[in-house]
Amino acid sequence: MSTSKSYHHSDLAGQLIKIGLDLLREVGPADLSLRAVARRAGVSAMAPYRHFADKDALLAGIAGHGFDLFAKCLTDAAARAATPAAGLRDQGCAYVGFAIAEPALFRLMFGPMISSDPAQASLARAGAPSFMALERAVQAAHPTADDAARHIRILACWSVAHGLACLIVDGKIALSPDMIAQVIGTLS
Amino acid sequence: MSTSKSYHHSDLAGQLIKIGLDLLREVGPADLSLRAVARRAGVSAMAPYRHFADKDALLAGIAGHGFDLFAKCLTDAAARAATPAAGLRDQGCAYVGFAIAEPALFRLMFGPMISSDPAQASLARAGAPSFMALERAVQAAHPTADDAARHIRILACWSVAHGLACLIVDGKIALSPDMIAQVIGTLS
DNA sequence: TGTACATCAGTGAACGCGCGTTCACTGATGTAC
DNA sequence: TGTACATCAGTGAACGCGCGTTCACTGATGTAC
Repeated sequence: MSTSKSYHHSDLAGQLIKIGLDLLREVGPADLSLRAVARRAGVSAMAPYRHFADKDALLAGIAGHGFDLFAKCLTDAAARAATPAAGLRDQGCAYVGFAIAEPALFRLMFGPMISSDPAQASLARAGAPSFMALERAVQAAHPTADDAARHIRILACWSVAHGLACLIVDGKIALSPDMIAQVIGTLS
Repeated sequence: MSTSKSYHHSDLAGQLIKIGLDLLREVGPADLSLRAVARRAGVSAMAPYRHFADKDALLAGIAGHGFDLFAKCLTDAAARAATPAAGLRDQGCAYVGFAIAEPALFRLMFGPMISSDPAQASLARAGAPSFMALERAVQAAHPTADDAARHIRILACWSVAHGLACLIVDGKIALSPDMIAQVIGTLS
């Protein structure tokens, strides 16, 4: 584990994901290129291919990292709240807040930019913990509901939060945090 | 108004929008190119520039046509229902149904593909009637609510429908029409 | 009714661009004996 | 402890691609006199 600037990188894969995320924030998902990521990493255009099968694999890596942040964000929001009902509501607000804070990343995670089959599969795996955080929050807030009703409720909560997030991120509406909480609260 | 195949098109602008929509359905918003639209219209790559300032303007034209169809779809759904409450619910289902039937068009209408200022402005104008159809349906179903409460309700209804539509279109979940109706119904 | 001419709506060749990816390669590293 | 050699992790030049857009142009149309 040397710290010298050797020919070999110690963790190019991790660096590329980190730099890719920075670049994604600057230019958006549509204009993010493999070459630009390599360029900023100070490495040849071909170097990323040592660590990622293709561009989609790098994108899936970035999105996967995004889902890690996202799951933590959702879990923390629910945990901080005083009651399960407040936890569910706060989690919804956190969902929308994440999208507003990270619009490009949010689009990459949920949008159609990642298309190859293996990349999509790894993306689905990365998204599971976030979905489970949502499931837990609904379960805690509605412990007596039967499975079918709870399933509907989960989807409804997810939909309001996701819809609000998309509409805001895509510039269709602009809402204050207070308004967001009220809209999210409609379902609680 | 001759029908001869003359040098001059009678309505190239309309043709380009129609063909652009076809092509959009086939290849998706990311891969839709001006040249491909011109090619299929049997016209040179430069011809569209007689009718549209640039690619974004054509995209806005296509999306605008999409919003016409969308507004009609929403209005009809609400009008067909027996009661205002059913109208609101059916309209939500129609919203999601439209997205499922026209995923590429839906993405173009609501996504970030159209970026230039003038194109975005024309897009916003084209979207107004659809939003108004939603407002009317909520107003009919909740006539006694005060303005603030109604505003929240409109946003909530919009969000559930939009979120569900996005999640389905982007392949995050797959739902039967019956399940969709149940999720939409959570808010009615 | 005929003609001159402005305008309209196309053509077709060419431009520069950055991209993802291929290829053959080379320098650095670690391990077996 | 030294050395041979496999493997790993990069380089750098080159490819073909289709794109949006520019440019100068030409054929068709319609209108004023």
